Amino acid sequence: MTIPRKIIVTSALPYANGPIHIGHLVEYIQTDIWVRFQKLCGNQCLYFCADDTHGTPVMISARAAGIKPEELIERVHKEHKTVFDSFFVEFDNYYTTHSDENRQFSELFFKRLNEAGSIVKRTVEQAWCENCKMFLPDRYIRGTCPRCKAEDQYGDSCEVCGATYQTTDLLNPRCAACGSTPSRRKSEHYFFKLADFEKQLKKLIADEYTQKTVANKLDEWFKAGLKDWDISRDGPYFGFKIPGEENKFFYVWLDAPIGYMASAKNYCDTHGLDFERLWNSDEYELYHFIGKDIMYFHALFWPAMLIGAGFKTADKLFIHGFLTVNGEKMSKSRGTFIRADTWRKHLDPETLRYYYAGKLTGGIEDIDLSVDDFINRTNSNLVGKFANLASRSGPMLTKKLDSKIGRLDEGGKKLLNKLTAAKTQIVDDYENLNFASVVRTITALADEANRYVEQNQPWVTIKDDTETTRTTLTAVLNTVRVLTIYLKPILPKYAEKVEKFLNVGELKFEDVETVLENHTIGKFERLFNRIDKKQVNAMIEESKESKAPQVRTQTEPFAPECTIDDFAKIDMRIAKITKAEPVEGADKLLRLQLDLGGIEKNVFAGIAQAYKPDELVGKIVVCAANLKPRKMKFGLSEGMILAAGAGGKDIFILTADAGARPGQRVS
RNA sequence: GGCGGCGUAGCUCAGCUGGUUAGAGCAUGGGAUUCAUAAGCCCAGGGUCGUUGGUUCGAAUCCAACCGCCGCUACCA
Repeated sequence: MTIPRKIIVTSALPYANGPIHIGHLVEYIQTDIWVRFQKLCGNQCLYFCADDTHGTPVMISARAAGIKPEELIERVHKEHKTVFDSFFVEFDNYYTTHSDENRQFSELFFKRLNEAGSIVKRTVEQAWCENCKMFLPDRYIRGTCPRCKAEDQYGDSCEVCGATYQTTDLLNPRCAACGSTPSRRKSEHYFFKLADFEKQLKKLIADEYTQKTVANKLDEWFKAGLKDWDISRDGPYFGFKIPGEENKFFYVWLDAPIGYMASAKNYCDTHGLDFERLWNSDEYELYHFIGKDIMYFHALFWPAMLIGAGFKTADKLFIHGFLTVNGEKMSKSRGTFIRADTWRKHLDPETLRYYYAGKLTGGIEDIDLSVDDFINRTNSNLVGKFANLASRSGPMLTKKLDSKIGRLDEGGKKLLNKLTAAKTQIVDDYENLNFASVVRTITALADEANRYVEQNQPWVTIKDDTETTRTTLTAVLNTVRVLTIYLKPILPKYAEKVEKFLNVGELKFEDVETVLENHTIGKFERLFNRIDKKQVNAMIEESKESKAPQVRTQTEPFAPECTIDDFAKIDMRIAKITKAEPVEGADKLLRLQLDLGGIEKNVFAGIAQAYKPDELVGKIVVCAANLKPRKMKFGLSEGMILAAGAGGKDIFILTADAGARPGQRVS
């Protein structure tokens, strides 16, 4: 290992279909702490990430919002970046998978894998929605479970009885978007022959590519046999088109991990670095931080792709568990599905960083955010131990001793030695992602320092012995300095405040070895605020109100995109209702006579339960004027008037503002 | 169903390859202080280490079964 080390780090790419929540943040905070630690040690460490932008969900969401996917992902990208900034997650490059670099790499991977014979074509049969004009992934089909008859289940498995099945087995299948019954349609797909790489993958894992527990899990998958991986999707699909194909795209999971490289490449190009050296040589170490939910992709598919395409694989995967809140899965109804921006509105982001740090061990166990524990820990450690140490020493020195730090005596040196002696342990724990241990060590040292203050009673000595007091406070402020260095990867903002207050430059890990003597400090600034349970409750209350997005999903999804030409085919005109009468033998229909500027049309409208004939006469409405006339039981209907609503009494006719004249075209 | 992980004081967790009376932080009770964001310091109480067997001179630590919780079960992201 050369010194300084050169390290590339990635976090999993967040999906561009929704906001960042505190569960996501476990990973970004964990990674960021590690990256900051490396940088503070003087290593060159680059942290790359990006939005994962492709796939069906993004496409559907964009449709539902009535915008282009490109617009959606751009908006989400900004939101994500803002959140990361506010939590001090400092990427060297936060890019997007919808980039030229990523397209080029994706095509390169495909080409190389294809040439190496690692890709095969095979016909698969899938559900097709005629109305939405698209193939439906499992998640977009709903129906009745063939085993337990539970209704409204996904196309692959039942959430009630846990059965797994094919979408064809589902009773009453419906398209989740439009509700129509899907048909079956055959299509040719590309498959990546994962099994070809079994030997290399096994070797990789034997070489400690992952934690031990993960290796066990992977072993299970090896025993089950590695299967081919479907890497193409038929259009419409938001993603990269497969070269040489008209309507086939790379599956989002193919280009997502390639996004790590694209982000790195983009950084290299804008910073004058050689990508080939940075990404593909032994000069740089490479680590991926991921959650255990995407182990399969990062421990099997991704390294296999890299090997097959002639790239080096990562040195290690750092896998973490999920977040639970108060011991349970995050829940919208309980208000524990807390978005990052909501947290920030109510609480200091660094308190979350500190809490997570105190829980993270480098293992894959889930970590729990217990609200009471969180409040206690924040108040007791951040305020009671660290901030208190500074605030019981700094202001006294400023007020009574001209802000001047003096020299350490034997007692002070002994205390400081205790703190610096912990450096090896702390560095080791940081390196091994055992941040919980780091925090335990640091808090114990802070206890030590607080005890020192107690023993030397500067508030007593200040009365008649200023220089002894100065010596005591010198020691205490030096402990503040060292503790701050240790905490800096976890609490960057806090460290910045302390640096300002101590009137020193940017502290690094090696500064632990030196002491601050004969130095004038700056003005003390409040470092942390005590948390009141009310703040947390308010945050949870607000998170419960996340009914807004649910309303959005209740809105009927938009029909497939149409062009302005399609739209222009329908000739909509302003019409005046000149006559309205009930239709004998029909209780829903009214016969309307419309004036379209001199031209009369006879229209039957199914609005009898919502409107009385009398109240309609004279109304200015909108009429689809070129609709093919339809012969009905009661006569010929020559058009259609526009209305909204669910039907029955719930119908609302569209009218025009005053000034619109019969016959005018609506556009 | 199969597989994996977890189950240690009120809470959150540490306990590496088995070895004297099982640890930490927080919370709780008591005490002495008052520089400090009612923070800090000292002392104390509190656990049959999920259950039952087994291996061993000796197990929270290894093995088996069972109970409980969680997750994975690949073309969902």
